Amino acid sequence: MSPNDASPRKTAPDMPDTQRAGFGRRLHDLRRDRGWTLSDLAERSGLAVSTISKAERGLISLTYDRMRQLAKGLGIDMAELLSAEGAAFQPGSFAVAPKGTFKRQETRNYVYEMLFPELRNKAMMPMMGTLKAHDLMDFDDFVRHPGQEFLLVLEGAVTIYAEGKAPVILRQGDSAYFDSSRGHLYASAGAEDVRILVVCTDFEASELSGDVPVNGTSDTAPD
Amino acid sequence: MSPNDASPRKTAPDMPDTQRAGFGRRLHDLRRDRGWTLSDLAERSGLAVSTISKAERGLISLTYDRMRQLAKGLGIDMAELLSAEGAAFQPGSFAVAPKGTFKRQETRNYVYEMLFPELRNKAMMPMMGTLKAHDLMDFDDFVRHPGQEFLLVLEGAVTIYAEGKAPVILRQGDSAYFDSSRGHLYASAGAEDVRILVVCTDFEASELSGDVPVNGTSDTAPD
DNA sequence: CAATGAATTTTCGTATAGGAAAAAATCTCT
DNA sequence: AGAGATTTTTTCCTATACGAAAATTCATTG
Repeated sequence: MSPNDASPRKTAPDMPDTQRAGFGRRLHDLRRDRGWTLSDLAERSGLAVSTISKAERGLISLTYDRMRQLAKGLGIDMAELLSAEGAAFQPGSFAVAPKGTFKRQETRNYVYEMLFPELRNKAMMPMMGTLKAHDLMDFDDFVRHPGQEFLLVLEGAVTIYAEGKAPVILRQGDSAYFDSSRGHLYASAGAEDVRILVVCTDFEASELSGDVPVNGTSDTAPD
Repeated sequence: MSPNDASPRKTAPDMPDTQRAGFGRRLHDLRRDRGWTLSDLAERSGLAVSTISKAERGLISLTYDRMRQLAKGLGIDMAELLSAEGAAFQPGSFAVAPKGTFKRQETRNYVYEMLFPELRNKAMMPMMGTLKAHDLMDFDDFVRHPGQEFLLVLEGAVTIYAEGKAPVILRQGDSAYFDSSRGHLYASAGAEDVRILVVCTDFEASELSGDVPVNGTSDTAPD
C-alpha cells in the first residue's frame, strides 16, 4: 500500500446491509472508511481475521484488551472507537413543538414531557416537568446519568438534593446547571405543585443505552 | 440508601495502594468516589461481585458487554468510563526549552525533536522536524494517530499526502491543520532539506498506548 | 460459464472471562 | 482483645471469546 493508493480497492462480499448495529457497525465502518480488508486490520491490530469478522457482526463481545489493540490499529483512541457515531444534528433543522405533542413520561413523584422526541441526534433533550407537592422522600436513590443538566423553576419551589451537597431550594425563576453524573433528585419544596424545565445532554446515550431497537416490524425494505 | 446519606460509609479492605493501574484503577476510583462497595456496584450493574473485583485488579479483561453494564451502573457513558483520567496539565507550569535539550527521534526519512518531552500531561506535543530532500516514496503507509495536528513550514517545501485527498504542496510560511486520524505523510517537495514545526494533540495516548509512563527522571518539581 | 483469486464466514479446539459460594481480610462494637 | 458483621478475595466450574485453518461467497477474467 503506497501513499498514493488512497482508496481504490476491490469491493468485497458483505453482510446483507443494515443488519449490523451498535459497536459492530461502528467497527465495520471505521475499517471500510479506510478501505481496509479484515486481513489488513488484523495485521495492524494483531487480532485474528475471524475475531474481527465476528465482532463486526455482533456475534461476540470483544474484551477490553482486544478493543485496545483495535483502536491502536485504527489509529484512534478508545473513546473515539466507542463513540456513538458522531452523527451531527441535521444542519438547518428547525422545529416547533405544539403544546399537545409532548411525549409523557412518569416516575413515582415526577411527571415530565419530552420536547421534540422525534428529532434524532439532538445534543440536548429539553423536558417540562411536574412535581407533586409533598409527595416524596424515602425515595430509593439518586438519579445519575451521563452529560450535563440545566434546570429552571417555572412555578413553585424545588429542593435539589445533590450527592455530597447540602440540599438547595430554588424558587420561581431560579435555575441550576450541573453534571448529571453527580447523583441528584428533585422534590417539591412547598405546598404547591411544581413546574420545571429541565434540559439534559447525552440523554439518549443513557436511555437507549443498548443498541438497535430492532423493531419487530422491520419495514425498512432494502429492495 | 436515602438521598441524604451522601458519603458516610465504612472504609473497606483494599489493595496495597498504587498497585492498581489503567482501567482497573479508573474503575476502582469511580466506584470509591461514589462511596459504593463492590456489592453496590454489582447490584446496579448486574455483574457479579467477583467479576468487578478481578477487573479492578487487572486480573481479567472485561468484555464490551460488561463494560456497558458497568457504565450504566455508574451513570456515565462508555467514553467517560474509558477516558484516561483527565489529569490536567499542572496549573501554573512554565518551562523553557534550551536548544540542545530536545529529544531526538528518527524514522526512515524523517528526523524530529520533541520539545518539552519531560513535561507530563501536556495537551500538545510540539516537534521540530527535518525532512531529507528527495528521500522518500515507496514508504509503506500513512501515519495515523489520535488527536489533531498543526504543521508549519519553516524552511523548504513540503508535500502532504493525506488519505483521500490530492497531495498538497506547502512552502515556507504555509501551514496546515488536520485530524491526525486521517492517514497522512510528509515529504520534501523540493531539492533542499525541509524544516517544519509540528504540533500534535493526544500524542502520548498514541505512543505510550499502555499505561503508567513511570518516568525515570522526574524533574518537574511542584515547588 | 467454469476457473481463478480475494474477501469473508464457519468450524472447532483452547484460552480466558464470568458467576456462585466459600474463604480471607478488615472494620465495628462492647 | 474477641465476636460478629461487612467487604473483598479465592476457588472452581461453566459460558464465551479467541485464533488457525477449512469452507464459503463474491467479483473477475479468460
